Amino acid sequence: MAATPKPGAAVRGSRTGRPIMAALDLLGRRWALRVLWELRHGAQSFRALRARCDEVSPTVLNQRLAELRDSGIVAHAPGAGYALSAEGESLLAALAPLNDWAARWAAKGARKKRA
Amino acid sequence: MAATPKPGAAVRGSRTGRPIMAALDLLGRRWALRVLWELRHGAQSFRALRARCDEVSPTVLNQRLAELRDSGIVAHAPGAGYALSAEGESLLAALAPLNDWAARWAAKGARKKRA
DNA sequence: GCTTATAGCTACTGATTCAGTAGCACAAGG
DNA sequence: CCTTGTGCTACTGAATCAGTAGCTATAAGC
Repeated sequence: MAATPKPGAAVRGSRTGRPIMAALDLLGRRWALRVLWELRHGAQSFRALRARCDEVSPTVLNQRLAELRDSGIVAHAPGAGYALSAEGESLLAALAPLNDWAARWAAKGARKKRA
Repeated sequence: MAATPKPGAAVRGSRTGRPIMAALDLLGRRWALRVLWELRHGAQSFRALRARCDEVSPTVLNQRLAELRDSGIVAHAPGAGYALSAEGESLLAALAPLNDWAARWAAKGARKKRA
């Protein structure tokens, strides 16, 4: 299993250590952003989170949660389940412009009707 | 091979069709963002681009370029090589806040020195 | 104590995706 | 013809993901 991407170190897809590369490696892994997204609803248990994520396989969910915890983006309070840390909240905020871009992109794509 | 993620359709990691999910599927694929990033230097040939990307395997580079072209983010002018479209430029701009977040994240990680 | 239920997680198998190397077809220059 | 450069494909093996089953632990009910 690949190491949790860490700014300053080489990651999958780049050896420059640029923080953005580490972030993209971390967030680009399957379900990573989705988990983040679903956690905006507040703290929830492993199983509840899994249910929100289309019953993703626990293998992957556990892996993503471990990475996100390791990166200080998600916290696990025993009994209360998983929740975003302050860092996680600011990450969600930083993703907003990408969300906006995606919306504009979707609108254009609908007009062009690619393929 | 998986289809190019398209807003409005189910993608890897989500079936909601939310544009952000399609964008993340597209950009989360290995080397996708890196290619975008390296294209900010201006138009360049397939091989030049490949050299900038740590000699990524042409299989993957070609696949990512096809997806990005298919999504209207990258354009290929015969003779001039590959370049960002207007859409691609705005995507780069939308990624700036994530870049900032990553920088702050890296700074915190350095302080905490995880692991 | 025994059953039932929930939570968190691990094991195992098979599919998808990525990585790495080689090499093709085409065109320009000499 | 021979070399150089470009865009790309084929093929093989490795990493990652997906899907199902089930284990351990804690707590409630009886």
